[in-house]
Amino acid sequence: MAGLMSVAKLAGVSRATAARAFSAPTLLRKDTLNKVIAASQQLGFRPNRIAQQLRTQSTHIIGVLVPTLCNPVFAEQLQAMVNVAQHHGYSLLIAVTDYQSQQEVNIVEDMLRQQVDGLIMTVADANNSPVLKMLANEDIPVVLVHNPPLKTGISTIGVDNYSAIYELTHYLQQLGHRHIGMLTGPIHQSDRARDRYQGYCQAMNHLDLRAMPLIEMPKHTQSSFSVLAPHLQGRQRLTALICSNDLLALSTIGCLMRAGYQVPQQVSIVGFDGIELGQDLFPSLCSVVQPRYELGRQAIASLIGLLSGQKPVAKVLSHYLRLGESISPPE
Amino acid sequence: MAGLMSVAKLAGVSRATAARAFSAPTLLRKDTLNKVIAASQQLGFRPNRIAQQLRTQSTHIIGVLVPTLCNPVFAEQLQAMVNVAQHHGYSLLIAVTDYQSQQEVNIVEDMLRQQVDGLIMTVADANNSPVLKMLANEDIPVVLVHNPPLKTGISTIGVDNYSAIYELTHYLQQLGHRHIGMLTGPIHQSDRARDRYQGYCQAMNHLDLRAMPLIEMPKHTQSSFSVLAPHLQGRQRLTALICSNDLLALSTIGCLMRAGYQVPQQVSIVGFDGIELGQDLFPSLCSVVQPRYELGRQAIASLIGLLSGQKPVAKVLSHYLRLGESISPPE
DNA sequence: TTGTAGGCGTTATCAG
DNA sequence: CTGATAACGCCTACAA
Repeated sequence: MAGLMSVAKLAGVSRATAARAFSAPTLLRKDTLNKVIAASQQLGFRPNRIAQQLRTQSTHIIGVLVPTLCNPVFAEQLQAMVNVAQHHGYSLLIAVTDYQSQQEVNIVEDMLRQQVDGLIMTVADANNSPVLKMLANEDIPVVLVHNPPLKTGISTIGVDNYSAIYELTHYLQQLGHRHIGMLTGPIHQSDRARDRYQGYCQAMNHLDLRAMPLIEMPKHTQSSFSVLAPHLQGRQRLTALICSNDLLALSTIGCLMRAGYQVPQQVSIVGFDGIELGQDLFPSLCSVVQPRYELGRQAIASLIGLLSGQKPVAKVLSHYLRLGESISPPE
Repeated sequence: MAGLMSVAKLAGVSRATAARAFSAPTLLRKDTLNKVIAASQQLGFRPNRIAQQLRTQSTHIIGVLVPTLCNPVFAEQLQAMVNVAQHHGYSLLIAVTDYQSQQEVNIVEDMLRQQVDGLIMTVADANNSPVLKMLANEDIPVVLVHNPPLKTGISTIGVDNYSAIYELTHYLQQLGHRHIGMLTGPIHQSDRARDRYQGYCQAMNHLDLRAMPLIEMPKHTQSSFSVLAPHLQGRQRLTALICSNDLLALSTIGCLMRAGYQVPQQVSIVGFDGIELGQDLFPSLCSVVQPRYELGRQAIASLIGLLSGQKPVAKVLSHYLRLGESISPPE
């Protein structure tokens, strides 16, 4: 053999004893332990985790799939996951899906081959997802982040998107707004964007206001003035716009101001996610804050829970509305 | 045995033959190949990469260390790495260092145990880095991203920070600015922020302007008005501010506008990195653009080059100045 | 407390 | 073309 064998020889013990110095130090007599440690340092020995993983059938590696890293929501949340995982002795294998379901399947297949202990992911549409269908046949712990709770026994974690926008719409109404619109990226790619739009529609109905058709931008995070313009003219022009994420909201503010509109005097803008940056800009962005760190932390915690035999759970984290200079009563 | 063994039995062949169906399909007779394939599908067989890795002594996993994921520069670059790596059949193990050198050492130690094929990282100060010292004793391919080229035989990749700011300073002077200042986060944590400041100082000297002392913010990505204010008053007040990264620049613009300053009329602001978002805001951010995608792509390419026996190289990628509404001639 | 020995799931070298 | 068989580096009963 090798590795451990050489330190064993140098320490004058058997391979098994040398191994125990690492896996179960307490079983060794103090001086034999020291001899092994000394030998291993002298040789610059480094345990081979691949071998350990093969032997123990457990990798302590978690596979993480995010839609993109270009949106700070996911990047910040991933940062939390990386930190927390490391703290628990887990490493993360990362992949980006761009919401492509075929990609999701390929990546997960590869991660399964790599024997990851579990998976954390955000899928486009959890109720119609090839990768979830495929995972139903495997028995590997899975935690879905951001996706709404499911019937199936999969753990989910995220905020209540419906209520968040429902409440927000009420708030805007109280501020005095009557003509409120909602802006998203390609809607079919996101089950939670749909939930948010539902929340908006319901609230508008309950408030006896007219729910407007969704304003759908070609990109998730970039606004186009030509799409916007028609909605800001005439008697029924919108005085408040709810954007389905912060980048879209910021881009919208940029478009409008560049075109000579005043934000918030002529149009109030609200985002979703609560990314850090939003607070530092002027006007500061009013946004529904998702607890990104907590989201990452608890996703890891949930997965580790599953790994130690706990049952799947659907956690709903609380959101809140961060006020900002991008909203005001209508003129 | 297991796995392969079961499909071998079902297919009525030996384990070796079953294995060859995956590793060297051409060696098999067509019908035996089909039998094996059929059997493996029926059993939902999935090759165990851990075992392969142990056997072949190669993981096709690259370890990546970034300072933080909360700055879109690193997130966007990582996204590129993930995509490109996957395309080449590599997976990425990710860790965040927060510029803590002890963290760097711990993480790298762990990745070495995991037998990563190579490492890609950005360290705080490459000329005085514990982790690089430790890696000098190992022979594992390493690529440094953003850090300036080194004497030692380590591959590096990044833009020429010195020249970028040197040129930028000249540009601002041509615009008419005479009182130009520079803003950074904690300077000791970044060898490239130092390079940039050098570029600024040299340029000011060559232009017969007075190089101002660095304005150092407590945080890397957030500006404080009280630190800023003194520099914007009096006869010698600054009319242009160079910020060492885009988030800091955006935050600075926010601070100033909130305090009633006009950007760019009273103060021009320039950032560094060229993050996407900067273009969509108003005023749009003038910034020195780093080719983030290319940086990620070539980092992976360099590492794979090293893996296949190429010599280390120091690549310098080209930057350019993206103009924007955040600058103008001084009043 | 320490040693012996077998196996985790592959690949790869030999024969047949 | 296919079948035995020995590693890869470590863990872990079981025995001493």
